[in-house]
Amino acid sequence: MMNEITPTRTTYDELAKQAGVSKATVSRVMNGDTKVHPERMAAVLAAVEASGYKLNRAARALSTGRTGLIAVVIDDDVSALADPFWGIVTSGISQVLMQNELQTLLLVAPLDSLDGPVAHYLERGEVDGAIFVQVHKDNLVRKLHKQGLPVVVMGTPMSKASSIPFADTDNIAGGSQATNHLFSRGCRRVATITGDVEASAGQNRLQGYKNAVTENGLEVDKGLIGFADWTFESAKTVMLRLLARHPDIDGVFAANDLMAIGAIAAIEERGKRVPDDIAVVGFDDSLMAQTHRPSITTVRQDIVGLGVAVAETMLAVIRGEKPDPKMLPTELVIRESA
Amino acid sequence: MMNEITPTRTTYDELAKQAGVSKATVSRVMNGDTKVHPERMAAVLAAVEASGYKLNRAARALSTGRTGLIAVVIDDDVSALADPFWGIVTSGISQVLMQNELQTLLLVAPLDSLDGPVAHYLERGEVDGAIFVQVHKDNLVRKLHKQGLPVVVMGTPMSKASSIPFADTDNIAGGSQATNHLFSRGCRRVATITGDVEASAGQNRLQGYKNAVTENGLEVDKGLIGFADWTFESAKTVMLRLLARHPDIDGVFAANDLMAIGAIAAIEERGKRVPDDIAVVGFDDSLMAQTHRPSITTVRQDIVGLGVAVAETMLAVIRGEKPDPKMLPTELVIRESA
DNA sequence: TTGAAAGCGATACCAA
DNA sequence: TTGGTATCGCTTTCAA
Repeated sequence: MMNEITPTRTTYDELAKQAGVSKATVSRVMNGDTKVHPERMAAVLAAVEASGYKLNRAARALSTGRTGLIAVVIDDDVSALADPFWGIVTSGISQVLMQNELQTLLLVAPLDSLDGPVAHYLERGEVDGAIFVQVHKDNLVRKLHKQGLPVVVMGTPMSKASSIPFADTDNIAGGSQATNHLFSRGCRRVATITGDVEASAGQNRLQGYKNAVTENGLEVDKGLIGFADWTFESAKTVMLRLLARHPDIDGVFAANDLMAIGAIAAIEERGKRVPDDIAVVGFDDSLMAQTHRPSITTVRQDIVGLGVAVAETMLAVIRGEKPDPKMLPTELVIRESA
Repeated sequence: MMNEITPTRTTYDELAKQAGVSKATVSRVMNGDTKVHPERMAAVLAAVEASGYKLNRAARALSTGRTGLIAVVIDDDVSALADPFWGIVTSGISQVLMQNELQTLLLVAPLDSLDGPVAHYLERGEVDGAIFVQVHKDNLVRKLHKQGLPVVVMGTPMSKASSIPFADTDNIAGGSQATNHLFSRGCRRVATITGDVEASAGQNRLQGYKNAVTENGLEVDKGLIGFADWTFESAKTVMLRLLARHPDIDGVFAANDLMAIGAIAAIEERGKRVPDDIAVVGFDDSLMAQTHRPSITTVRQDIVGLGVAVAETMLAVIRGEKPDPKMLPTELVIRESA
């Protein structure tokens, strides 16, 4: 019926005995209560030291209702983590949480229903907060938020008015940077290949493209927008179609690096050259952007920083604050493809 | 002092009242005890349904000493997760655990010391088990194992005799496959670029290379072994050095795809062609292997499967079994580079 | 500032 | 098979 790891676990009772104080005082010391007599405090600390005491978190959780756990929820199936983005973000989050004595509980599952297993788990109060990265439909997020669970979203909520705290890369600005770079190197017919526009990142990068087009005194031509889904294959297919319909395209902004590479594959398959005939810009500055030939001009985002920002937002929410959204800047990295 | 998510949480007491039975019976029903009268059982279940009851895991944890949490420990700093491998493995693990009502606690930190924060955390009994992926020094693992914490290692323990359960890709066989492929396509001077040989994967892939060399009736030439560390840059540097000393190299087995790409960069920089002058084989079958030009001939490993195997091994250990090590087969994927 | 004692919500023993 | 009850280890009133 008890924990088997240590044959006999030290408890407050024993510490109290050893230090000659009460359990209550031990608790006070353990929780940094300053109103404890220094000598008694020292005695308790000595007892802790001597016994190698380890706090039992389950007991504390039962008593306080707080678990010390923050869920990181990835709304997707297993394949999601194939994109290193999630791993990097998650470790950024984990790092910050750990420094604040919180642990990262990883939940990878499609959030389809309002009462799937993940939803139930989160509603049970088994975590002190939930960070959602990659949200498709945010009804679960809203529900939990309404129920009072501290919730933070990575990405920009689609429903503007929502009061749910979030942090995000400034994808709109990033999309503009990429597109403007193409214009400034002389492109006139600039197409874009979007990511999943159901996700805020996909939508906003597209918005950035549109903004840049109009800023350059042109009209947004819907024919130049190819909708894809972040994958190499989808981008290649879409690019082939764009080329067939608009042979005069001379620049492409792909919403991530993998799709930029897919676009390049299509372009070269049609016998054109990158960047001479068509310049291509990606997004992410992934490893692939560096190793591909031609290397990819791309928009770098600070992924670890994003994780950190999201985690810090969570900490603020837990402290009861109402943190402002954080937007992280992007940076254009010029290489060979544009 | 209480959980704030639901204003008033339903407890066994209330369920008992509603169902007209005792707390003890409620507990029995909740834990699937079959020796409960069907009618009472139905009554309890009805009460659960009606009240939207949610089990309080902290209370159970305090009472049973089990937390329902399994730690996945990645012995590295934040950058580790930049390699999608870890993310994929982790989600494979997470998937299996979730199906067994266990949650994944992610711990990303250098395991340098025997009493760093991670070590303390694990020793506290805050998890029911720990899965170590990527272990550099296994003294912490051994210590925890000795203390009775269920422990599983992903990878092959360096110290053979250890009784710690593990699962791994058969890296030795994979290394041989890659190397044999080079020989069978006519290469005579086959070099290798290793990963971190402090890690079992790096060591074993090298071993596979050596085995293949001798199987082909040749002597292992130490001059043909370039030690690198999984990165593009390290591989490129090492490859340049190998080429300078051994201009007759006509085949290279790189211990991962990224290094294969680094090697190709070096080879092409020296004005040679892949695969015509020098054939290159990688390992992992990552996205990059598919998108790179030339596309990379590589050894595919089942990464999700590895996560699943590791998680299932953990489940067995928790059940008190002594599971045999699992070795997952690899598969050669032939593309353009060799 | 300190201590005694009553919870927190489940489990599991012991009787019946 | 069932119920009563002690118990897990910590927190937090309430009095002193």
